[in-house]
Amino acid sequence: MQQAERKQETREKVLRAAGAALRAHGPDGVGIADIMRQAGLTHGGFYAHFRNKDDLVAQSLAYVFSRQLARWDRLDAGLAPAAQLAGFFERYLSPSHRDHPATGCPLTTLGNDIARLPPAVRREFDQGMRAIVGKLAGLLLDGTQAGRMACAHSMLAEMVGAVMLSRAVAERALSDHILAEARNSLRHRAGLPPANEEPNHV
Amino acid sequence: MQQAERKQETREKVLRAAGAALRAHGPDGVGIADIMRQAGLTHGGFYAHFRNKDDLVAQSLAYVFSRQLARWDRLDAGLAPAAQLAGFFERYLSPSHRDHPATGCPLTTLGNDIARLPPAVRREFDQGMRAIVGKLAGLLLDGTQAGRMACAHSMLAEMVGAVMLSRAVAERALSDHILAEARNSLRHRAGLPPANEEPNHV
DNA sequence: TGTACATCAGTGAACGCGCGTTCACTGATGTAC
DNA sequence: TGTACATCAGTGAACGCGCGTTCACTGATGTAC
Repeated sequence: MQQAERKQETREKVLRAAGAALRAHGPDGVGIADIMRQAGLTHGGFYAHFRNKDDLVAQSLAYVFSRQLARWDRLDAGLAPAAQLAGFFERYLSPSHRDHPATGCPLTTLGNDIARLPPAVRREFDQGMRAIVGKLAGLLLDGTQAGRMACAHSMLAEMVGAVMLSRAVAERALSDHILAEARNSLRHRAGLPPANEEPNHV
Repeated sequence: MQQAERKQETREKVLRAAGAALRAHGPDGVGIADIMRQAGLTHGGFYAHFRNKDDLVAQSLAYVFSRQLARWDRLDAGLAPAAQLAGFFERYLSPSHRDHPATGCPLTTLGNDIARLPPAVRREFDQGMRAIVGKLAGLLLDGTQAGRMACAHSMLAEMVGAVMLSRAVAERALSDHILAEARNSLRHRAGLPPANEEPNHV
């Protein structure tokens, strides 16, 4: 059944395009026609793949989370937990992550918008968040299982908040400062040695 | 000049309606006509008060921040710094704040949307954030001025992130858990004694 | 192997709708003499 | 004090536009005999 395969490929092309556009401009900021065009198709074909726009958002969210987690696993392969943690903080709280929402973590980019969408979409968000918290908790060494989960929730909140604020703020120096402080704070909370960065002039 | 006074009153009615609607549904989720209707007016009159929709968002943001800061000052009057801090965490990270975005802190409710708006709007966001960080830093007792500011940034990021995640998540228990962990973590980081809450069953 | 038919992913025109913005107007208020 | 005029906040109809969704269609692929 080659036809089914080809349909699946098309579906993934749409999901990829949607993943980027949704993160860059939010669900209300992109149209179905835009997304289909970026996938090399016309808008009418959309409904052969998705029930409606909310369905696309939900499926795209699941797709983006799974790709992100797979990518992290690849980056972390063979590293000690402490190195994985340090890399995770460094990447998540980098100016590069801030400057490229289209390829960034959906928790930060879409958190706000998701809260206003129907439960079917929000449940996908839960799953993604649980997976990320689980991964983070698994890297923490000290404490009970419950304690590590609690700490992971708190740390993830700080990461998500810092990236969101750093994106909203207009002044670059303030934005950089927010990220730098979050990096310091998280390394400290996780028991990692302070990173040797150039001093901060803000 | 009574006429100017009355115009100012109308303007404030619009700003109040806009403040609630924007926080509840985001800038893309409300129309000018909706807001004017909630202010008891017709949509045509809008342009006697604001240049365009972005102008309204910017002015509404400034208005909401100033009202919020004034309210906090009222609530904190006469309290010791530690009590002010504890109250701040308690209020910000309460289920009630989560459940009422229309009257909540714009940092959480609008952070995501603001990042996609023009600089004029984002500069208002900067100002509000700086004011809140300054207030928070002023309540911290230990450390240098720079250290307290750094800590305040990091703490605010956690607060903002926790409320945003708690709003996006579909499952209630998970949502409550996120808030509770942030409360614990922040009290601990600020050197406050642990709150005596009922144990958490998540 | 060849032919006739069925399937269905994708096309593109069309729909109804709500949006931001414009504009001619009205009528209450304020000013000039 | 009274009258004529100017101002302008607010009205409501209208605009052009882009959106999500529908639908009749087409043409390549797969199946039946």
